[in-house]
Amino acid sequence: MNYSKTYLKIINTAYKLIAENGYDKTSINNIVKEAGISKGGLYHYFKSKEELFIKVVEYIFQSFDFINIFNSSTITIDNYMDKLKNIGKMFSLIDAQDENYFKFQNEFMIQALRDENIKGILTEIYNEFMPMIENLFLHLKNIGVSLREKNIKTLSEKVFVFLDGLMIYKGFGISLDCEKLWNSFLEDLII
Amino acid sequence: MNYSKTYLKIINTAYKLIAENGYDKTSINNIVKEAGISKGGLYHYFKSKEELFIKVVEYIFQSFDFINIFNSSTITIDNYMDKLKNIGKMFSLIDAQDENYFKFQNEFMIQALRDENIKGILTEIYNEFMPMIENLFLHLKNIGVSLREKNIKTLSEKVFVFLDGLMIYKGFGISLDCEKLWNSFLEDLII
DNA sequence: GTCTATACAAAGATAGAC
DNA sequence: GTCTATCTTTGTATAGAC
Repeated sequence: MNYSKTYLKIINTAYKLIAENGYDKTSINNIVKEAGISKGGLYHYFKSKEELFIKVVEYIFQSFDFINIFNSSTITIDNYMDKLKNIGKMFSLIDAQDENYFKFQNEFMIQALRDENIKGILTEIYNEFMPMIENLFLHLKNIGVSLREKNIKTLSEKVFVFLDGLMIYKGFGISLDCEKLWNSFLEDLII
Repeated sequence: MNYSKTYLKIINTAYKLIAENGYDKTSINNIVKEAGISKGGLYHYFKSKEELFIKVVEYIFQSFDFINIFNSSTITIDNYMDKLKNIGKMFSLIDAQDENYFKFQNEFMIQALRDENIKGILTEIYNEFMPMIENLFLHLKNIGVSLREKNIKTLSEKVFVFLDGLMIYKGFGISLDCEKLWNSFLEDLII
């Protein structure tokens, strides 16, 4: 896509302010003031606050590569533990690259509760994400890793809940050593 | 405490509306309309919207007995697994008793991010809750339960993240079998 | 203790000039 | 494509009668 300079300035300013203060506490006035543009200018690109938020969500998530992180094609019996532990490392990596990411993600989930259009995007992401985890553990089972929980669906949901718990804490700014907790969680999964 | 009928009507209406629609989307106008009282009447009891929210939080949490759930005094080597599994049962129990509980709790955590006074209450709860989990696992270790994670602090944080992950999903209305996931999680903790 | 009426600020959104 | 000016609604909160 070919975005104009002003369009991107609005997207990035909205992203930053929503991550910092939340969707409801971020007004159109705040955004245009911070971006150094006018209200009329913003409404030229986005027909409503909701549309702007959806565009920001899409812009942010398209840059995040889930598939690569949970890709099981290169995982063998010799390297699987390292590969799994790498998932935990993404917490530090994302944090270093963009301190607002987890906060914005929390805000996105909160708004999904209250807006059907936004909930639709969350459902899409969930429907992409869940099978990736399931495939990953199915692959592990097939290459001979002994998993304590035999039911792949239960196991995947458990992993999903834990990963999301960690992400939410990151978003809340609570200082937990996510990498350490993830590694400990992983080791418990395997006999 | 001896609360007046109107006071309790306001508290309960605010609780319900905030759980359903969130703090920001719940206006004083909504509350007084739903409660069937006047705006002047509400401001007679609460000096601001923030004060009302804090009173609702305090009212709700005082009725919830954390200590009893994590009490380790009756736990022995023979009954520990059943006692631990009981913690998972609270999800269904609370749900049956009050369908708004987890939604309100999510809203409380969200607002704690944006309001220092509300964050204070969350910190208090965390500081009460964390040592209870730590004591529980210390007790288990002492009575001879073999825990895979030897570091009690890491173990407790892991449990905390998972429990909270489950609660948040409950609040989001996502249908996961929390009891099953909790049981599977528990079994992984023990050798 | 409860009400009505009102003040005041801020929100989202639009019209129309340039 | 960007601006200023303006509309309309809604929000929190207060004053003062009963």
